[in-house]
Amino acid sequence: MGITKSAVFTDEQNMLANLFKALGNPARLAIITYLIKQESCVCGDIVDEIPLAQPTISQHLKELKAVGLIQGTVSGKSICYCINPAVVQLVINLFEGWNEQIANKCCS
Amino acid sequence: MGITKSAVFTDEQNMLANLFKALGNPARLAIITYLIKQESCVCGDIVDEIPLAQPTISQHLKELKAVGLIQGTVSGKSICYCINPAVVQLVINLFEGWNEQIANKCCS
DNA sequence: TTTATATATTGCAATATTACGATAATAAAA
DNA sequence: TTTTATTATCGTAATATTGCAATATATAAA
Repeated sequence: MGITKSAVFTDEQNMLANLFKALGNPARLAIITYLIKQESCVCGDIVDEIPLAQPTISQHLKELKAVGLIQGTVSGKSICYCINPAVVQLVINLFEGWNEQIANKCCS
Repeated sequence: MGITKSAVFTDEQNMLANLFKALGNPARLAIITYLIKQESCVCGDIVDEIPLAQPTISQHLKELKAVGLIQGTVSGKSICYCINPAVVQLVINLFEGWNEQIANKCCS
């Protein structure tokens, strides 16, 4: 249906699903990769780096902000974006937990 | 357009986007969580664990298999599924790399 | 205040995703 | 072979996502 039955899952499952959904697009991954490889926060030049129209980039940035992956602060005429380290750590913790549970099982 | 412009991104970005897209659904996260918390590979009872119809679960399993997150082997009348540890490790490595690059920046 | 620059919002068309009923395929058991 | 149990596929309806042009908003400079 294009409609996910969120109600039958836990809040945590829905929260994580939204986080991964935000990561599940090459444009948004490209934005994050670009933000990470820069020395500091990035002001304004994201649109020049990714071959998509400005409204499209703006929409992707909004989605990344909505799940807390990036933060944006106004700086003069432009807006500075950077990664939220806490969310990166959250994903690491999740997968490390999975990794430990996977160890010593049939497929390992 | 509902159509992602994959051609303008790298193969790696598209591959990772597909991986995260597969994780970006609470039903598929629930399947993975269930597979992980079991002692060994799971044969057949996934449909009983998640409140979605059998064809829906089957389709989600197919998508998880397509990105390599799970493996399925035939075992009699049913099929045994388990997590692919290599993909879990791949995500850990990606995020650990991000984490290192994020350190000592403005937002850290 | 007017102008220029940067980002956000709106509206829309094209396509993708989600879910399920019906049904097919597969494999063991009777 | 027929039956039973398990999983996969097909077809379809409802909804979501992606991308962009047009336009609005916001902020600083002139």
